[in-house]
Amino acid sequence: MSKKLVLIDGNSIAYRAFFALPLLNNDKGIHTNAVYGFTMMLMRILEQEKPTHMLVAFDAGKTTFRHSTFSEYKGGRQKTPPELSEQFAFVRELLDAYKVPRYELENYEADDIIGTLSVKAEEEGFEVKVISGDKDLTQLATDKITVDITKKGITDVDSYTPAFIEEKYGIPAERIIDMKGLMGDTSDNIPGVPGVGEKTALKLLKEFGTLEQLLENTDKVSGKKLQEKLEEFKEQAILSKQLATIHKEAPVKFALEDTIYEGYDEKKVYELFKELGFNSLLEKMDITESADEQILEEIKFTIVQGFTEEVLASDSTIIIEVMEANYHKSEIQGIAIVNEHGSFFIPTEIALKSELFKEWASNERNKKTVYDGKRSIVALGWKGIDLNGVEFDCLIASYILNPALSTEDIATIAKAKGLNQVQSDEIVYGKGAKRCCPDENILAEHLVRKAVALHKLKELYIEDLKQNEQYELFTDLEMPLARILADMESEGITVDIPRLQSMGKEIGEKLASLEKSIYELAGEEFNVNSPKQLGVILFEKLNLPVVKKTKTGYSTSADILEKLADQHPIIKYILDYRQLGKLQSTYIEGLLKVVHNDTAKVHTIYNQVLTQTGRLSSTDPNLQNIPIRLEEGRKIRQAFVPSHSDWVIFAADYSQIELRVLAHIANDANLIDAFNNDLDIHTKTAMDVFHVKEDEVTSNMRRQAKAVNFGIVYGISDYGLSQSLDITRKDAGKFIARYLESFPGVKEYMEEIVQDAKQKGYVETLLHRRRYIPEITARNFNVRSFAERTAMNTPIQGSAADIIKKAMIDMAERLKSENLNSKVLLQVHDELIFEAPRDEIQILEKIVPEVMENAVELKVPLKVDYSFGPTWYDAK
DNA sequence: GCGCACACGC
DNA sequence: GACGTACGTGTGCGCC
Repeated sequence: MSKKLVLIDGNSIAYRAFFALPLLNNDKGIHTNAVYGFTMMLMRILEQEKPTHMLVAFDAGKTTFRHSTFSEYKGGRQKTPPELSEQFAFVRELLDAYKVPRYELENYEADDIIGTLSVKAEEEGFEVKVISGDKDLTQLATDKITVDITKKGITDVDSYTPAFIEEKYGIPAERIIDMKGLMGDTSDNIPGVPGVGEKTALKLLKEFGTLEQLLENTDKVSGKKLQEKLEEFKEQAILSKQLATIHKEAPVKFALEDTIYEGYDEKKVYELFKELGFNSLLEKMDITESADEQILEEIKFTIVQGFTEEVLASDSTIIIEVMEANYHKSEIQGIAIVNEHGSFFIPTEIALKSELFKEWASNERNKKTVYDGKRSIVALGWKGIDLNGVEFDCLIASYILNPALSTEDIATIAKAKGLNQVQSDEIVYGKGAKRCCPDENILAEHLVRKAVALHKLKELYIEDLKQNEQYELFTDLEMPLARILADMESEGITVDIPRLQSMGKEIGEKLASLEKSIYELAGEEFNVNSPKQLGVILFEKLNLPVVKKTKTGYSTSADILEKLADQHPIIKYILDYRQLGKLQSTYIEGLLKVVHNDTAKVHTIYNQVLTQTGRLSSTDPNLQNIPIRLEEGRKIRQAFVPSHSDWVIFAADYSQIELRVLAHIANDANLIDAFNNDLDIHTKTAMDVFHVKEDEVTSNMRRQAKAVNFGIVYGISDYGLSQSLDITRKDAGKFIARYLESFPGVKEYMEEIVQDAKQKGYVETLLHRRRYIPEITARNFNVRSFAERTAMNTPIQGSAADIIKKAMIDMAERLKSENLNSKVLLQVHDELIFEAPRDEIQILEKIVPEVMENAVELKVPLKVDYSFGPTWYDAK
């Protein structure tokens, strides 16, 4: 393999980094900009150059051999700013963590070390790369030695090769020093010849070759004045050349084999980055705490081939391992149980066959601690085993304590609590295509380690939950909800497959015809689904005006295309094509792909521990974004039907739940009054914002007021509002201001919650759900503004999420106590979708609004609308 | 395999 | 006044 040596001019790069970046500092007030820039440069080099050898050279002390020939060398230099000097220690630490050798030599500059080593390396057949911010180094360039000089910032460089130098200066690389001798260097206080700058120097060297040849032939130089100067400062020019010449035979006591680069020390890099607050770099490197330093102590456990009372104790921690992301009808790889009697691994088939296990699992009195209990409940459910008594779910506890923390696997949450005797699933199972189930003994140990960690985590979490006043949220809301979600997921919702197929056929035909029209209007065939190709057709071939560009090209999003609709007939076809294409690929084909063919049902998976606000999310398929706004899309809902003939789909949704929550928490008299009188809130908002009477509210005013309310609920900025209303940001800002004047209680709330968040570092919902917002103190306007909107919005959206979750729990109880067969199948943020036998409709009409409206008591009534019909489409 | 642009819902 | 702006999931494209 070819050898590649990278030599870095440490002082120079640190200087460049320091002046290129703003004066960043970490949480302890230590300045970090030079180290940060240095790190960025180092990371780029390692990635792009992939060196086999590396060295960073530093200047040693204040005086060098150059001072003995010219005492004023580097005189008059500005003192290194203290903000920079203090960072050199960290730069050295950084290099040690990266295991990059560093070197300095008494009496010599970094340049000389680099020069000496680069020549040595070249002789031994290395490819050499020199990195500096100082153009002096370019004199080293040869066919094998490239010199990178930082241009702008720290990572943007010019590569000086002999060819590049020839082209740039018109002289060979080895004449750079002659140029310096003539023109001098103010930064190093090298005098040169007064009156000679770069241009004159180059002109002279092109004519005479070297400095020496020039000085011997000064009489031939054109221009009397120049002749005189050259004569007068002959010796000074020679001296200057000497000073500028890099010493290539410095007594470097550092052999090339000592510069071998073997990779960085992950642990040290992690710790240093943590200390310096380089969180973005940590993420970029994808390294976690002591990833390669994990020392697993031996662990004792028993592989059981049969069950005993010891294994099946109450208060056990249990892992039911399902490796696949989608746990419906998936294999269970193995089971681990940890309790006061010990640690056990149970092969899946033994457990599934065992009546003892079945009984123990289903018995409510046997309390279980788990991680992602919903996954276990559903997976076991498919195998005919009912898992009850799930008392403590560490995944949920971790999410409640801090929804921002990654809840990827047990190792992640365990490490956050200082437990390091468990490996990450990714390490044990692999990732991507290589992911697979390991041998039983490896699996057994992994699962037992996970269970042991959970066992310990439970105690730690209970303490934290109580401390945060979140224990009730955990035990009374999220834990019971997990069971309800498990039941909803297992139940699934029936899909009318033939209906979807016929819709697909119809849409397919329309798409084909639209495609044909588009090709005709474009005058050629292209991929309409490719924004890139579409952009070329619209903005280059058809010459439509470019309204907006994206990072990668022209924007072709719907709102932009709509602005162009009257400019060319192709636009309308493209918009229709997009709309139908989305229906076809996502909702027809996508849905058909995930229907279980034997039952014609889809079983979504709700993620209960993902969103920062407390909402659920839905995947595989996502049943929370089935079309409704446009009629063509809405028809997709005709394919969602009850699982029994003559049953109905019953849908109930909260009316304006977020704004009601806002009225409550902001305690705004005007808003409370509006809801107490059951006013149309958008009309009411329009009346107040536009100062008009009810009968003067135009549909446009109401539309704008609705957008403002939307903005309040979702925490969008004036910019966001301006985009949705297609008005200027200034006007959008005025709307918001007028809104806040009309609802002074809301205004006060918005101000207080931001202060509150600043002081406490987090905001809370009605039921004590937390969201930490550290960015609220950021100095960057954007980051801080976003944090402020988050602070305002999260209690609103999060409390609404709390309320519907509470309603789901109350609903499950009520359906049970009323002995009903109706079932809740889906939750879509503010609505619940049921399937119900016809003879239960009447009672649902009574109890569903009752339960939902009384989930919590606010200063305003909660209002629920409901509807039912033979399909989801009809429940409108 | 991944990031981007786009589009759907609340 | 900068800067890039609610949260999710899924799809196809185009690059590596």
